[in-house]
Amino acid sequence: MTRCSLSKSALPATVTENMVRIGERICLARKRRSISQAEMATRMFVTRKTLSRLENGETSVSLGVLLSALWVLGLERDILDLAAPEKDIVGLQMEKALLPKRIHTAKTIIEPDF
Amino acid sequence: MTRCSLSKSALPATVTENMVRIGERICLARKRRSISQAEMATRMFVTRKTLSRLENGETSVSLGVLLSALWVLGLERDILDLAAPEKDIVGLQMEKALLPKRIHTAKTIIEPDF
DNA sequence: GAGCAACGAGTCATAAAACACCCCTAATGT
DNA sequence: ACATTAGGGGTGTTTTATGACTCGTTGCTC
Repeated sequence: MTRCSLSKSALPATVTENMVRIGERICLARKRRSISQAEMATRMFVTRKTLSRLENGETSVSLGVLLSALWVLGLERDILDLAAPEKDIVGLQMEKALLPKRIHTAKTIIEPDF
Repeated sequence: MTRCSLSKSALPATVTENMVRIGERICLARKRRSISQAEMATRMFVTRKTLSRLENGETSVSLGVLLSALWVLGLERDILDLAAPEKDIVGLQMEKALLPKRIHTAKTIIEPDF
């Protein structure tokens, strides 16, 4: 995403939209906690401007900045919902589709290594 | 997060851990869908190496890359759970705490603007 | 309405993210 | 066993994110 970046031009609308949404949410969460940008940026170990860029939904901000923000806000738990394997319906189905249709009795027994 | 970055050195352990977790999940979701890094990177408009860095949990990867990945995987909906205002228990409580303890009858009536 | 803090935005310098190659090893399938 | 693909890791180059500083505006609070 840095650089002129292949994506920059071709980014689907939903990506930038989602980014704006995330920024707004972080901004809201911060205000609810009555913390200024300056204060929060300090706790995140970044500059106020970087936090500002995050809240403004710039896609070029690095992931560490987002995670730090969530951490400062006490919202890091929310990350556990991102691409959660057990909730990935499509993924689970496709995984199933990869399984062999019939199971042949193995000639050489595969043993777990322990 | 780019640069020597204030955070880089001081990042709390949970941040880097969460980043690793996200990377693993994206890797898993990709494999479930039987897509190679090369193929997925192309769809994301980034290089294979950048995707590799994301899957390896590097905090310096930009947010756009993550969002693009989720988009390609069809998991962009998961982002809606990030810092969701209605689920922010702490935030809602602190917001309440900001409300005045008593309501004085307004002398000048505040009207909604429409 | 005056003063002040918050915040967006601009500039400059610099470290580094992303690209574009490369090679190499280890799975994977035939 | 062999060919092929996947994916990690390295190098060099270009673009840019971040930090440090500043200015100007907005919007509180008194």
